[in-house]
Amino acid sequence: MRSPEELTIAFREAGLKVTPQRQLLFRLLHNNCAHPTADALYSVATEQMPGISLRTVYQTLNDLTSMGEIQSIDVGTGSSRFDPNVSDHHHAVCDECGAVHDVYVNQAPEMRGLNGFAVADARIVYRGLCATCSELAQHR
Amino acid sequence: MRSPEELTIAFREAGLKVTPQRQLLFRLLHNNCAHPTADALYSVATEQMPGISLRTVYQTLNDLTSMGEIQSIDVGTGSSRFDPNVSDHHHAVCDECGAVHDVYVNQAPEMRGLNGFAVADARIVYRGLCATCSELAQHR
DNA sequence: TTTCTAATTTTCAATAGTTGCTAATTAGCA
DNA sequence: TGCTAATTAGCAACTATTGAAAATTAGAAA
Ligand SMILES: [Mn+2]
Ligand SMILES: [Mn+2]
Ligand SMILES: [Zn+2]
Ligand SMILES: [Zn+2]
Repeated sequence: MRSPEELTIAFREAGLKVTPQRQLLFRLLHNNCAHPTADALYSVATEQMPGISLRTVYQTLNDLTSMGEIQSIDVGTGSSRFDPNVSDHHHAVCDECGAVHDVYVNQAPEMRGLNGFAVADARIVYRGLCATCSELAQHR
Repeated sequence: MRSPEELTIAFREAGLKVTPQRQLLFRLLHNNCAHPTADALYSVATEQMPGISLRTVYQTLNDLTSMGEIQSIDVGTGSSRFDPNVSDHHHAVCDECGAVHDVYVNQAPEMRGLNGFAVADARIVYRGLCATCSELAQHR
């Protein structure tokens, strides 16, 4: 996603208002590689702006998603996660600590066994143990 | 998953009872490649057994899943889907009609950009238009 | 065949995640 | 400074799923 400053301009140009709530979320999402849930963002946002509503967090995330500034991903952890990295990439989820990491692949794997399906997109979710957690597992 | 007959034996051997509700679900799931949701199975089950409860459907699906007879998959369509095909395969979801198809890949793609992550499993979800829907799209 | 009991089913309440609705508030322009 | 359309907050509603407990029943034992 673009920087908070650039988003401010883009929002105004689109006839959208730049509220303190939105600016806060712009900042919380920028360069955020944690793939946070709406609720996780709400928790952090509340520290800096007590009274912000979860509804506003969802609304802003949905707005940013439909503008293509962020993407919503589902890695099977129950709730949607939001990702300011909209480049073509995939995810690795740690079964132990739940961390979600960005990963890249050389080429999208060719699929077999289905004729005539027009592929628009391929998403890979790797599951396993992250470096930290598999390190800890070794020591036991 | 195994056949309804084999499951009947396996359940009894495990000290589990073989109820009409379970037998019905064994039949509805056997060779079912539709990747149905719990609710979809409940609808079909209700036709043959009015009064069966959705709770029982969920319960039986969870039991079969923990026994490894079926798998629960999440392709981002909101609810879990259940799959009697427990072989190593992936899925293609049609954005138009929502159909979920089995697909296979030659080799799981090597992931880059993350050191020390111990991969236990890789799942690919392809999205796009199925043969039927892309056919229809052509004719317009 | 009848009895017994642990397993199962049903019912309904509860939960998590998310969206719909609307009154109150406010950003940004005139 | 005032105006108004956009936004927010609050809360109800909704979907998917599970928890809890009373009622029922499969299957073994008598
Ligand atoms: Mn990512
Ligand atoms: Mn499948
Ligand atoms: Zn971890
Ligand atoms: Zn289709």
